[in-house]
Amino acid sequence: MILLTLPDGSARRFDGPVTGDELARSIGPGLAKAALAVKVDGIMRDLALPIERDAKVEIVTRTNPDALELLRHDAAHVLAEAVQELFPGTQITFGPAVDNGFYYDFARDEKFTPEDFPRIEARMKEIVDRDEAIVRETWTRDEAIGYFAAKGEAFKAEYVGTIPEDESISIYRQGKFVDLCTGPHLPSTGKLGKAFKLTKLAGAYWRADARNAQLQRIYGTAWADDKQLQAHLGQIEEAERRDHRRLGREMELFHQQDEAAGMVFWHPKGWTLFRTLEDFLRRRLERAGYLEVRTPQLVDRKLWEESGHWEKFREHMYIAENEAGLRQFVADPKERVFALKPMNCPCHVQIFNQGLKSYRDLPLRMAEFGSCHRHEPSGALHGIMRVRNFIQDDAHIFCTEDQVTAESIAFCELLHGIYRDLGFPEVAVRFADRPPVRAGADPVWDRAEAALGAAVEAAKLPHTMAPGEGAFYGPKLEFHLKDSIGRSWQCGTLQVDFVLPERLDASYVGQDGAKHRPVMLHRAILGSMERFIGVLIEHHAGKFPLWLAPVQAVVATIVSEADDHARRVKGALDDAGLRADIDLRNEKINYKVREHSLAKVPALLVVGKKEAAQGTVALRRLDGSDQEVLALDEAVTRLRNEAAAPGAS
RNA sequence: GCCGGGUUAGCUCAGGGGUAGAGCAAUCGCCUUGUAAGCGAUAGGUCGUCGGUUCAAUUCCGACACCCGGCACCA
Repeated sequence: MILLTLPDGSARRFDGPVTGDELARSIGPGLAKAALAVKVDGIMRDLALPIERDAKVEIVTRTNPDALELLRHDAAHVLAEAVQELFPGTQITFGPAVDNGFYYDFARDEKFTPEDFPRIEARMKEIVDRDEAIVRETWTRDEAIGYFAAKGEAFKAEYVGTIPEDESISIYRQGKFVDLCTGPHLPSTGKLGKAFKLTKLAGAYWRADARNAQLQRIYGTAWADDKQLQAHLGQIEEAERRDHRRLGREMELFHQQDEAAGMVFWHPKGWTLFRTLEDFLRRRLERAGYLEVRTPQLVDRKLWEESGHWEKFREHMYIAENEAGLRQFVADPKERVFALKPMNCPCHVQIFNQGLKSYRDLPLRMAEFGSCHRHEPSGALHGIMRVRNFIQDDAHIFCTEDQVTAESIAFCELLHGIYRDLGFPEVAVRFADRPPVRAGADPVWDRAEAALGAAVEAAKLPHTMAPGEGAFYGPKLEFHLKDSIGRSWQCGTLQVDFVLPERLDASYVGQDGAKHRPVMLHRAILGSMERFIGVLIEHHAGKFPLWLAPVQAVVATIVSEADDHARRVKGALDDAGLRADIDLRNEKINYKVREHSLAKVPALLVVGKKEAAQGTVALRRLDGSDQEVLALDEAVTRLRNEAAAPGAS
């Protein structure tokens, strides 16, 4: 006797094991037709598999959000089937569901091109129309190796070889297509529907390792229905419209050029934005008890050797030296040479090491808007989001081991407050623990992970684990914020470091009069200023809140008779500390409104004959709402109040 | 760094072995204008760089640089 409980709380009894399909049919023929899979105690399973125990069950139909992963995974299989039919000799490898879609990695000597997509999509739709049954089979490992090897599927055979011998292997078959897969899958290809589209072609390494063969990856997006697909394609267009590289140019914020690949030329408006953000942050840091410092760009290799960077990150560092020095270095690499700093921490330890520190000096919070250079691989560069020279909102907290938890909690509060004020209320936290290659002994890592773990518990932060993703010197928290169109960006970080103070011999005199090692907390909130500004641009689609906008207001005249009044208005805005421009050009007001709207100026103060006569302004906001005529003083006061940085009062 | 695609006017893009095209922007002139594009004229290019094939290359081939999409990387 088996008791199955449905989501509405009702229960059904069966005499023996029952498949998801049978369960659905027992509820109703409509549901049976719509059923894609069944969730048994929260785990998605094939409809055809028998349910053998009492369980909470739910029939999954395509309206269920969880169905998407299933559809996408099947879309990947249908893609592989179509490709093997159209391009015989192509080897299959892996093809999972991913965010918004799926991909499949193929091995084939000839190259796919995007021109192949329409043909492949057409064949995929044919396979959907064929409505091939998708059947799960269980094979032994050796059967699977034999089958794939005989078929010339070297990658599959190799993979199956890595599975433990005694494990049985599930195989899914649809038509003539056979793939190794844990499932679950749809009952037949017809259930996939046709709301999918192939999107991208890319190289990808076999088993994600750059030392392995490179495969050809075809990406696609798949949805429950055409409406969802169209909505997604619209979202992609929206993301393109928000692209910070496009808006950066259009809004005259910055540019980049070949002669300084991966670096940023900040234009006056972009630099205004940069400084506004920096000043906002600086005030917050001061209030939170940080002391700002400034350290050299160019530091002797000796320091990087002591810190461990030279050994570990040498190839990402820029060497800089005058010619004589470089000649010496080339002749004898042991010669003295300078390197541009890739991080600020070793320099901060140098400041800490000046003079004797007492336990009374701790915690010592040392902040720097530090310019760092890192030679990022050429393929990694992306606008101002991933650059080779960037400014970190960096700080290091030197503290005792006992203070780690309290300092971590205080940092998390500071960070969340700043994100909130910058318009990012949603933050996800990841705990990254020890990586395979690391500095420091395991007992040290045990203590560091325990301390950070205690902090994250005490701060009551929901978080997920990221095993093996910590920094080489210590575990870290990563803070990911969600933007206005749902994308996630890693910005903040908090890292516990017992290693660097040791390597650079930092110490303080404790209450007991003996020398002790401080712990270092490395922390950043925005991460890279450049990257964060990129995120801000895309988050706001360039329409910054008044306090951040590089040009906050433009005074625009309708007729030249209003020029004098316009100059008075501009003067009043200047006096109020607002960043204002004036537009006296001989153009129609329609033209001016359009131009400043496209430039995303938040406030437009229009003045014509009437306003000049009455000493008023017509205030027009960027979104076109609340157009109103106000006394000059009132308009200025309103804008000034709104332009204050969040939390400034 | 790897795979694929790309680089033509300030921007968006068309073209194509025989002296290079559009729209927008720019400049000049007319228009004094009421909340998202007034009208007219003018100017603007080593077709990414270097090399090869050719009577002739911006066009075909190769190398390099950079950009785009992924992958790998991200202290």
